Amino acid sequence: MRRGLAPVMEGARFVEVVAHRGDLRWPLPKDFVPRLKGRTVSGLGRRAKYLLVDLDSGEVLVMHLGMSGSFRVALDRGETIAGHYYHDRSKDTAHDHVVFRMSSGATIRFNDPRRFGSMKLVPRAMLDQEPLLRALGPEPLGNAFDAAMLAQACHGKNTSLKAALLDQKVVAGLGNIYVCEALCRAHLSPRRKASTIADRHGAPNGRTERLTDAIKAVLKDAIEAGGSSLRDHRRTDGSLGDFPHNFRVYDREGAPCPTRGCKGTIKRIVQNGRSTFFCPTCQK
DNA sequence: CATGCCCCCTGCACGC
DNA sequence: TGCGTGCAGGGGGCAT
Repeated sequence: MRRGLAPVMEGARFVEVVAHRGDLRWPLPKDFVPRLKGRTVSGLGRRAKYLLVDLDSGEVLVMHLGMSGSFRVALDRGETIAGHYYHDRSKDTAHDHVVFRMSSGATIRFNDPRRFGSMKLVPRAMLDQEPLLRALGPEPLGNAFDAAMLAQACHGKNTSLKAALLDQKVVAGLGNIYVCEALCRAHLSPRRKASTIADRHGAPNGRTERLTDAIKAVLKDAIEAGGSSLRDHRRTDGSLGDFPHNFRVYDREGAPCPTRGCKGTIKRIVQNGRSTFFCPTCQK
């Protein structure tokens, strides 16, 4: 999503900001619009599942899509900008809660039926103290995230490996889909106790190596495919991401296990109230 | 401190 | 066709 928005946001100014309704996950501040309008975007970043829009006012717009949020981008004239193609044609404006018109010519609509998404303005200097970001673990695609780090983070964890990977303090930015997919690729059971993937004293080993590799690989593949779209998740051009075609286990209950040589069948279980999909035969 | 459960909200698939 | 039920990608807050 960050990659989709960057060409139309970076260096652009908020020409018009409309908040159709401010009761998202948290209420928008009442001066939300004036604090954004006229501001220029000096950079667009991301931390875990949060988009970070750097403003020339010294504030950062922190945005989260929640479960059902998406950004749709349409260009006032033409459909291409900086080599990126945008042709949002979606007509379902019913849940467009916030709309940005940028000086780049882009209209960006934040659409979120369930309103679990959020927007918040934080002074740049306070970002490292921001409660939403403070406790987040390492970025899974960063160099700091490796087998040693994962082994350490899972060391002594009494919960399931699935729950541990979903915990944003262990590693930041993995959701239900990508945890299931990474565990499948690493041939590790979601039911395994998290502390058992490392050695006794929290040292890395073949398993933690496999799992870090699997996490990085699944995220890279998903980003390249344009993300995972279920129902209302969209790319910025309004199209659906292609990654679901590459799901090996998620939402594939009853399907044959895709692992080469495995004769197992994908099973669905519930852990901590969330669906887990995995192959009990090859994921140990 | 660590863990698990409930809840926020809307839409959709399913069974009757 | 219409209605009730269960379930969905996240994560804060609270009870245990």
